[in-house]
Amino acid sequence: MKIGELAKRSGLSAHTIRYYERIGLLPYADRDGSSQRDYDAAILIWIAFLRRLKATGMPIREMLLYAELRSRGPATEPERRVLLEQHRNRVGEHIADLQANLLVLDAKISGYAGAEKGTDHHDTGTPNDGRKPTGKRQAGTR
Amino acid sequence: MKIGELAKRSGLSAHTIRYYERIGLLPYADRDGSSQRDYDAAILIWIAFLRRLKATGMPIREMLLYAELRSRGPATEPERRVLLEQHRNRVGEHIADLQANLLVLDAKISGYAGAEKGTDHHDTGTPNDGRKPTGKRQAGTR
DNA sequence: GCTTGACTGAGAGTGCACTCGAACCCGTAG
DNA sequence: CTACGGGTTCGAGTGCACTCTCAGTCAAGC
Repeated sequence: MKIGELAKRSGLSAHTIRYYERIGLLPYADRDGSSQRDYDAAILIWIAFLRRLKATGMPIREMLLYAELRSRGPATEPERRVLLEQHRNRVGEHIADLQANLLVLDAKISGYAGAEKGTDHHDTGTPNDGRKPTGKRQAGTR
Repeated sequence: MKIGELAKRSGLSAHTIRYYERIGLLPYADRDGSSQRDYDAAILIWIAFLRRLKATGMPIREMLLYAELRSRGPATEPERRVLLEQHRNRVGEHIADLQANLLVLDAKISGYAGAEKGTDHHDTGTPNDGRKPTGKRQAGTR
C-alpha cells in the first residue's frame, strides 16, 4: 500500500504520515523500487492506536516515548503499561473535570431558559451586562 | 484591585489578563491616576466563566463572540443561550468520545497485565499474546 | 514522446493561545 | 535620593501539531 492509500484508510493525510515517520511515531517505511513508501496493512492498527492516544489528549512527546519503548521490544512492557496507566488516569480526571463544568454550563443555560427577552436576573457573572452604553473601544482588529 | 492582585485571585497571569483585554475577552479596564488598571471584584466571576469555557475546550474566537453578545446587552440572550447549548452538546460528545477511548485503553492495559516477557516485537494494538492476567491495577488515583 | 498524477525530501508557513522582553513610568520605604 | 516592586505599551518569541510549498522523480496511459 502506498502513502496515498494509507492516508485514505487511516484518516491521516499523506503529509501527516510523512511527518509522523520523520519524528519517529511511525517506523521508517520500506521503500519500493522508486523509493516510494510501501506499507503493510498492519500499520493501520498502530495508527489507530496512535489516534486513540491523540484523541485522549496525549502529547506527541509521550507517544514518541511509547513508540520508542515499543521498538525496544517486550522487555519494555512494564514501562509501557505504566505510561498507559498514567495516561488513563489523566484522561479520567479530565473527563470528571469536563463533567463538572458541564453541570455548571447547564445551570447557566437554565438561567437563560426560555428567555426570549428581558431580565438577566440569573447571570451572576456580568459586571457590565448592557447596563452602560459603554463606548466600546475593545475587540478591535487594531 | 490592580492587575497583580487580580492575577493572583483569578488564576490568570497578568500577561494573560492584558492579552485578554487586548483581544476583547475582558472589558477595557478603568485606569487609575497612573493609568494602571483598577478592577472591580465582579470581574472575577466573568473570568471564572471564561475559564470554564476554556476548560471545556471552547476556542477563543467563540468566547469572543459570546463576550461581544454580552456587551450588547440582554437582547442577545437568546443567541447566547444557543451558543452555550451548542457548546454544551459538543462537550457532551467529547466526553462520550473520551469515555469510549478510555474503555479501549483499559482493555489495552489489561492486556499488559502481569507483563514480564513475550514476543511483542510488532505491536499490532493488542500486546497480549496470551499471558496470565494478574488483575493488578490502580484505578482512579486521586 | 509527452502528459498526468502520485510520489520524494527538505524546509517554510499556519493557527492557536499564550508568554516574554524591552524600555519606560510611578509611588513609597529607608 | 535612590532603590524597589509594582505598573505601562508594543511587539516579538514560544510550543504544539500539523500543513503546505517547492523542485524534482517516476510509472502508466494516450
